Amino acid sequence: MSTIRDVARLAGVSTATVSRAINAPENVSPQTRERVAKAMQACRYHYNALARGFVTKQSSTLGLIVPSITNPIFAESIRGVQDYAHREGYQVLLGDTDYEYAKEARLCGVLRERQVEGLIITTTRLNGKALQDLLEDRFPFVLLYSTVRRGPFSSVGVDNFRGGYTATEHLIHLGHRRIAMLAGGFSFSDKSLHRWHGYKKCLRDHGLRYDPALVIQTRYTLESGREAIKTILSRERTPTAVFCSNDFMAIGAMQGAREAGVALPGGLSIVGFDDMAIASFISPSLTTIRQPAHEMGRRGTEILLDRIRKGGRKPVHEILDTGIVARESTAAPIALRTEI
Amino acid sequence: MSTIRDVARLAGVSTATVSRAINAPENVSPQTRERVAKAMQACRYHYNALARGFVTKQSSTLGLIVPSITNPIFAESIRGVQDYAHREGYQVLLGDTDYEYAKEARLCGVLRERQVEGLIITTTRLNGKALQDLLEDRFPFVLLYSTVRRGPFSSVGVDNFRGGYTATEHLIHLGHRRIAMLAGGFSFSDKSLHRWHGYKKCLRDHGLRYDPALVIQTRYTLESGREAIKTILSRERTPTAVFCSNDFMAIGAMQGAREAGVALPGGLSIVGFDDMAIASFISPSLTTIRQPAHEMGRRGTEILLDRIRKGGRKPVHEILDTGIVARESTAAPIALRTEI
DNA sequence: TTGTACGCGTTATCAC
DNA sequence: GTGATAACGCGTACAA
Repeated sequence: MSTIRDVARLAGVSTATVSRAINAPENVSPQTRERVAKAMQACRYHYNALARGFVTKQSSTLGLIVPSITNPIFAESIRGVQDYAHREGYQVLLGDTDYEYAKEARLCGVLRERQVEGLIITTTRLNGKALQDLLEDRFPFVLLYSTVRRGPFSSVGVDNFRGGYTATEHLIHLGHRRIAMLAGGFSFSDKSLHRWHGYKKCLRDHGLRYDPALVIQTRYTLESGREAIKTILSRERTPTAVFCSNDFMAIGAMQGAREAGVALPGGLSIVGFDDMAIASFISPSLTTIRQPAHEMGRRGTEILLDRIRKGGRKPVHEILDTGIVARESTAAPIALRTEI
Repeated sequence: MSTIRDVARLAGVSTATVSRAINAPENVSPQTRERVAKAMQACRYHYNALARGFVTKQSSTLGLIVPSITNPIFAESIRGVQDYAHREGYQVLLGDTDYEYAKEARLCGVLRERQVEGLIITTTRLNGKALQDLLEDRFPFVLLYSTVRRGPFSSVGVDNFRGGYTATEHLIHLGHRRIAMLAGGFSFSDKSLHRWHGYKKCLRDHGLRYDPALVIQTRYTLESGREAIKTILSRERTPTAVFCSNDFMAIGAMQGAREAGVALPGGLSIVGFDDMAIASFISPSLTTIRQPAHEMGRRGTEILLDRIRKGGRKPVHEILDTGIVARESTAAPIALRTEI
């Protein structure tokens, strides 16, 4: 690979002039500019952005850590991050944690060694050492999807408590009294914990008893949703509705219910969380809590870049709007309907 | 940020020793090793992998270019790439093309400036200048998802012709005679073109006339699938089955058919392509051609890394197995069934 | 407008 | 086992 030195020699100018011709052409006379351009072609010269970063001390790279890229909701966020980052001349180093804190911590380290200028994290452990270290080193980072409203971490998230509350309320208004919840494990998802709190609070506000037998903590996958709902449906007093901590679980629960011979939505109403694109394309279409995934990624990147460029220590907390999208997977429970 | 120089000064050793303590501890005496470790802690020293790459001339970074990260099939491939790459000490710089060649070409340039050691590309233009340039510069890269069996490009793909043929044959065996196809635009997807050839050939082999009015080229999205099938269903002689170039289109077509009042699968059998995870969780579950997406990414990375490390110019072509997964979205056409 | 010379953080080479 | 030092490719004072 040729370097600016080769180009300089060939064009009969100094390396400084070549550098200028690339980064500030207006400071180079048209003739030399032309000569340099020709020489670059002749050398098949390729600019080395890493070398530049080495001297300017800017890697122009961001690190992005998500639980699982195969979940479309995170894929959307990634696009939000990339769209903004690319526009600002940044590239993105991406890593998955599979909801495992160990992987998250390892990734933080690896990406920092790679000199990313900042980190965007959907964390699995809000009070882990990984984030604490970043803070102590004053390393710029911002959290996604969290409900944090204060504290030292910058974050862009949604009100997960409210989301859980709204989902449950929707079911109660439809006439449901026994409402189950498939929750993401609290050990790796504070989001799920907050949604569960919202669910519990809503039950209480409406004079309904909270029944732990109706709540299962499990993984955020299609398979888990299917198995969990079967477990619940096989117990004594079955629910007429279920609130799921994400759309994968909800779609899994749909399938599980079908396999258990339960009619949808008559036999079981299902609410998801995320509103991934496919939710409106399945049958019955999925009632769910919408999250602005793309916007979350975009806005998080904006905040991070701001912090990187302008400095400053004051954490930013931003809560984006969610809302319920009522579709076909929820309806009044059968008992109630037949009374009409 | 402190450097090995700071550490060296603090530990009272040379930078060379610090470097050795990090990269080859066995060549450093236990005592000095200990002193260096202490000094690193005191400095809050963080290793700079970029600086190392600068001197070793290895970025330990790969570039990955996909059409759309929000398609789970590509997300799976990305995981395949990352899983292998990370294990080998490589990080991955990721970019989306949205099936636009201009973005693909731009990404090739940007990533090369970032000194990625190789590129993994799901291309939108097999004979474009972007790939040609890579070849002329002898820059290591490998294609994913392509059907190329020879030529100068290394690739890991599937037999798209065969996939299209198999899908069509499955429908014919069920008794279908009028089979439509929703194809990804040939201008940005050679894969789709090959699948279409397979579809046509299968029709011919079974004595069925190819009807251009039954083929629509469109985008690889849920919305496109829905609209396209509605267009086809609104025409005079409607098909009893449709083969879709990916699962998004197929699921979109399902929804479009439902909205058009067509029963599934009785009124319309649907075959997809990809077998994304959700395909077996919807109702009716989707008959589709399975692609080993994760394996494709993994294997492509393996080939690329091999090329990077061992050198060599001979292109590798690998075709992975596909296969049809028959589920509920396909059945005998109604006319035929009533004859029974 | 152009050139010279230095520095960025690390590794590799060669002495000792 | 350890140290001194020259690279790596580029940007940037500063001088011309």
